[in-house]
Amino acid sequence: MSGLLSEHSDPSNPARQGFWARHPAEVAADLIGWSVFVDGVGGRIVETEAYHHEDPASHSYAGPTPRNAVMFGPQAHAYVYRSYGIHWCLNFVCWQGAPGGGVLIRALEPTAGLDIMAERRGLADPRALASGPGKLGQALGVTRAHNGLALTSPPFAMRSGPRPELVIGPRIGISKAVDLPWRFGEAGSRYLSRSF
DNA sequence: TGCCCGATTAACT
DNA sequence: GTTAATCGGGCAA
Repeated sequence: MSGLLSEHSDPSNPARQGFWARHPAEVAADLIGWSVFVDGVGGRIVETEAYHHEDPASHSYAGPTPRNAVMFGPQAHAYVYRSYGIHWCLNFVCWQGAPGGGVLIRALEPTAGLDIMAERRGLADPRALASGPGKLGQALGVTRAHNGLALTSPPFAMRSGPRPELVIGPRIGISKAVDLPWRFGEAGSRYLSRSF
Protein backbone atom coordinates (compact mmCIF):
# COMPACT_ATOMS: atom_id res chain seq x y z
CA MET A 1 0.00 0.00 0.00
CA SER A 2 3.09 2.13 -0.17
CA GLY A 3 2.12 5.73 -0.60
CA LEU A 4 -1.45 5.03 -1.60
CA LEU A 5 -4.11 6.26 0.75
CA SER A 6 -7.07 4.05 1.52
CA GLU A 7 -10.22 5.69 2.83
CA HIS A 8 -9.23 4.43 6.27
CA SER A 9 -5.68 5.68 6.24
CA ASP A 10 -6.25 9.17 4.82
CA PRO A 11 -6.89 11.49 7.77
CA SER A 12 -8.31 14.13 5.43
CA ASN A 13 -10.96 11.73 4.15
CA PRO A 14 -14.40 12.09 5.78
CA ALA A 15 -14.51 8.31 6.07
CA ARG A 16 -11.52 8.42 8.38
CA GLN A 17 -13.77 7.97 11.37
CA GLY A 18 -13.79 4.29 10.47
CA PHE A 19 -10.06 4.17 11.10
CA TRP A 20 -10.46 5.20 14.73
CA ALA A 21 -13.63 3.22 15.44
CA ARG A 22 -11.76 -0.04 15.81
CA HIS A 23 -10.02 -1.97 18.55
CA PRO A 24 -7.10 0.12 19.88
CA ALA A 25 -4.66 -2.70 19.10
CA GLU A 26 -5.61 -2.54 15.42
CA VAL A 27 -5.28 1.23 15.38
CA ALA A 28 -1.98 1.10 17.25
CA ALA A 29 -0.54 -1.25 14.63
CA ASP A 30 -1.80 0.83 11.72
CA LEU A 31 -0.41 4.07 13.17
CA ILE A 32 3.18 2.87 12.79
CA GLY A 33 4.50 4.73 9.77
CA TRP A 34 2.06 7.60 10.10
CA SER A 35 3.31 11.04 11.07
CA VAL A 36 2.04 13.40 13.73
CA PHE A 37 2.85 17.08 14.16
CA VAL A 38 2.06 19.65 16.84
CA ASP A 39 2.42 23.18 15.54
CA GLY A 40 4.47 21.73 12.70
CA VAL A 41 6.88 19.88 14.98
CA GLY A 42 6.90 16.08 14.85
CA GLY A 43 7.78 13.04 12.80
CA ARG A 44 7.06 9.41 11.96
CA ILE A 45 5.42 7.27 14.61
CA VAL A 46 7.66 4.26 15.24
CA GLU A 47 6.27 2.92 18.53
CA THR A 48 2.77 2.69 20.04
CA GLU A 49 0.84 0.87 22.75
CA ALA A 50 -2.87 0.02 22.82
CA TYR A 51 -5.15 0.50 25.83
CA HIS A 52 -8.67 -0.91 25.88
CA HIS A 53 -11.54 -0.24 28.29
CA GLU A 54 -11.63 -3.91 29.32
CA ASP A 55 -7.89 -3.89 29.90
CA PRO A 56 -6.83 -3.64 33.58
CA ALA A 57 -3.72 -1.68 32.59
CA SER A 58 -5.76 1.06 30.95
CA HIS A 59 -6.70 4.33 32.61
CA SER A 60 -10.20 3.74 31.21
CA TYR A 61 -10.62 0.33 32.87
CA ALA A 62 -12.51 1.59 35.94
CA GLY A 63 -14.81 3.87 33.98
CA PRO A 64 -14.86 7.62 33.34
CA THR A 65 -13.17 10.01 35.77
CA PRO A 66 -12.20 13.67 35.34
CA ARG A 67 -8.72 12.62 34.24
CA ASN A 68 -9.64 9.99 31.66
CA ALA A 69 -12.92 11.54 30.45
CA VAL A 70 -11.43 12.27 27.04
CA MET A 71 -10.93 8.54 26.44
CA PHE A 72 -14.71 8.17 26.60
CA GLY A 73 -15.30 11.01 24.16
CA PRO A 74 -15.11 11.09 20.37
CA GLN A 75 -12.34 9.22 18.57
CA ALA A 76 -9.41 10.93 16.86
CA HIS A 77 -8.89 13.27 19.79
CA ALA A 78 -5.83 13.70 22.00
CA TYR A 79 -5.78 12.28 25.53
CA VAL A 80 -2.91 13.79 27.50
CA TYR A 81 -2.02 12.72 31.03
CA ARG A 82 0.68 13.48 33.57
CA SER A 83 3.09 10.61 34.14
CA TYR A 84 4.98 10.23 37.40
CA GLY A 85 4.20 13.85 38.17
CA ILE A 86 6.77 14.93 35.63
CA HIS A 87 6.00 13.98 32.04
CA TRP A 88 3.15 14.59 29.64
CA CYS A 89 2.15 11.57 27.57
CA LEU A 90 0.22 11.76 24.30
CA ASN A 91 -2.53 9.31 23.39
CA PHE A 92 -4.98 9.08 20.49
CA VAL A 93 -8.54 8.22 21.46
CA CYS A 94 -10.01 5.25 19.62
CA TRP A 95 -12.63 2.68 20.52
CA GLN A 96 -15.29 0.48 18.99
CA GLY A 97 -18.70 -0.20 20.48
CA ALA A 98 -18.35 0.78 24.13
CA PRO A 99 -16.28 3.98 24.54
CA GLY A 100 -13.00 4.17 26.44
CA GLY A 101 -9.75 3.38 24.70
CA GLY A 102 -6.66 4.83 23.18
CA VAL A 103 -3.20 4.46 21.75
CA LEU A 104 -0.14 5.74 23.60
CA ILE A 105 2.35 7.30 21.20
CA ARG A 106 5.68 6.10 22.60
CA ALA A 107 8.30 7.15 20.08
CA LEU A 108 8.86 9.23 16.95
CA GLU A 109 11.46 9.40 14.25
CA PRO A 110 11.81 13.21 14.13
CA THR A 111 11.29 14.71 10.67
CA ALA A 112 10.15 18.31 11.27
CA GLY A 113 11.19 20.98 13.73
CA LEU A 114 14.34 19.18 14.87
CA ASP A 115 15.81 22.44 16.10
CA ILE A 116 12.76 23.21 18.22
CA MET A 117 12.74 19.70 19.66
CA ALA A 118 16.43 19.95 20.47
CA GLU A 119 15.86 23.22 22.29
CA ARG A 120 12.96 21.80 24.31
CA ARG A 121 14.86 18.62 25.15
CA GLY A 122 18.17 20.29 25.85
CA LEU A 123 20.03 17.94 23.52
CA ALA A 124 20.46 17.47 19.80
CA ASP A 125 20.80 13.73 19.17
CA PRO A 126 17.80 12.90 16.91
CA ARG A 127 17.62 9.44 18.43
CA ALA A 128 17.09 10.90 21.91
CA LEU A 129 14.57 13.61 21.03
CA ALA A 130 11.38 11.54 21.13
CA SER A 131 12.40 7.94 21.92
CA GLY A 132 9.96 7.53 24.80
CA PRO A 133 6.50 8.82 25.73
CA GLY A 134 7.75 11.48 28.15
CA LYS A 135 10.50 12.63 25.81
CA LEU A 136 8.01 12.77 22.95
CA GLY A 137 5.62 14.94 24.94
CA GLN A 138 8.41 17.32 25.85
CA ALA A 139 9.79 17.46 22.29
CA LEU A 140 6.38 18.25 20.81
CA GLY A 141 5.47 20.74 23.51
CA VAL A 142 2.45 18.70 24.59
CA THR A 143 0.78 19.77 27.84
CA ARG A 144 -2.56 19.52 29.57
CA ALA A 145 -3.73 22.27 27.20
CA HIS A 146 -3.76 19.68 24.40
CA ASN A 147 -6.00 17.26 26.27
CA GLY A 148 -9.25 16.79 24.37
CA LEU A 149 -8.19 18.55 21.18
CA ALA A 150 -9.11 17.01 17.83
CA LEU A 151 -6.25 15.45 15.91
CA THR A 152 -7.70 16.67 12.65
CA SER A 153 -7.20 20.39 13.21
CA PRO A 154 -4.43 22.71 14.45
CA PRO A 155 -2.28 22.62 16.42
CA PHE A 156 -2.41 18.92 15.53
CA ALA A 157 -1.76 17.56 12.08
CA MET A 158 -1.46 14.00 10.88
CA ARG A 159 -0.25 12.38 7.70
CA SER A 160 -0.71 8.78 6.73
CA GLY A 161 2.22 6.74 5.49
CA PRO A 162 3.11 3.23 4.41
CA ARG A 163 3.22 0.76 7.25
CA PRO A 164 6.67 -0.74 7.68
CA GLU A 165 7.44 -4.24 8.94
CA LEU A 166 6.27 -4.44 12.54
CA VAL A 167 7.66 -5.88 15.74
CA ILE A 168 5.16 -6.70 18.48
CA GLY A 169 5.62 -7.30 22.19
CA PRO A 170 4.30 -6.73 25.70
CA ARG A 171 3.76 -3.19 26.95
CA ILE A 172 6.21 -1.33 29.14
CA GLY A 173 5.93 0.02 32.65
CA ILE A 174 2.62 -1.61 33.59
CA SER A 175 1.81 -4.04 36.39
CA LYS A 176 -1.43 -5.56 35.07
CA ALA A 177 -2.16 -7.50 31.88
CA VAL A 178 1.59 -7.52 31.36
CA ASP A 179 1.46 -10.34 28.82
CA LEU A 180 -0.85 -8.74 26.28
CA PRO A 181 1.17 -8.12 23.08
CA TRP A 182 -0.15 -4.62 22.57
CA ARG A 183 3.13 -2.79 21.96
CA PHE A 184 3.93 -2.15 18.31
CA GLY A 185 7.03 -0.80 16.64
CA GLU A 186 8.83 -0.41 13.37
CA ALA A 187 11.23 -3.31 12.91
CA GLY A 188 14.83 -2.14 12.98
CA SER A 189 14.03 1.47 13.88
CA ARG A 190 16.74 3.29 15.78
CA TYR A 191 14.20 5.61 17.37
CA LEU A 192 12.44 3.14 19.69
CA SER A 193 12.24 3.77 23.43
CA ARG A 194 13.57 0.26 24.04
CA SER A 195 14.17 -2.83 21.94
CA PHE A 196 11.41 -5.40 21.76
C1' DT B 1 -7.82 14.74 54.35
C1' DG B 2 -4.01 11.59 53.93
C1' DC B 3 -1.51 8.07 51.69
C1' DC B 4 0.19 5.24 47.97
C1' DC B 5 1.71 4.56 43.52
C1' DG B 6 2.19 5.08 38.58
C1' DA B 7 1.41 3.90 30.54
C1' DT B 8 8.97 7.73 32.98
C1' DT B 9 13.43 9.64 32.72
C1' DA B 10 18.07 10.73 33.90
C1' DA B 11 21.74 10.32 36.82
C1' DC B 12 23.76 7.55 39.67
C1' DT B 13 26.72 2.96 41.38
C1' DG C 1 20.97 -2.40 38.25
C1' DT C 2 19.15 1.24 41.31
C1' DT C 3 16.96 5.45 42.67
C1' DA C 4 15.37 10.28 43.12
C1' DA C 5 12.35 13.69 41.17
C1' DT C 6 7.47 15.15 41.47
C1' DC C 7 2.15 15.46 41.31
C1' DG C 8 -2.52 14.17 40.66
C1' DG C 9 -5.93 10.30 40.70
C1' DG C 10 -8.14 6.91 43.38
C1' DC C 11 -9.28 4.90 47.51
C1' DA C 12 -9.30 4.27 52.58
C1' DA C 13 -10.37 6.48 56.95
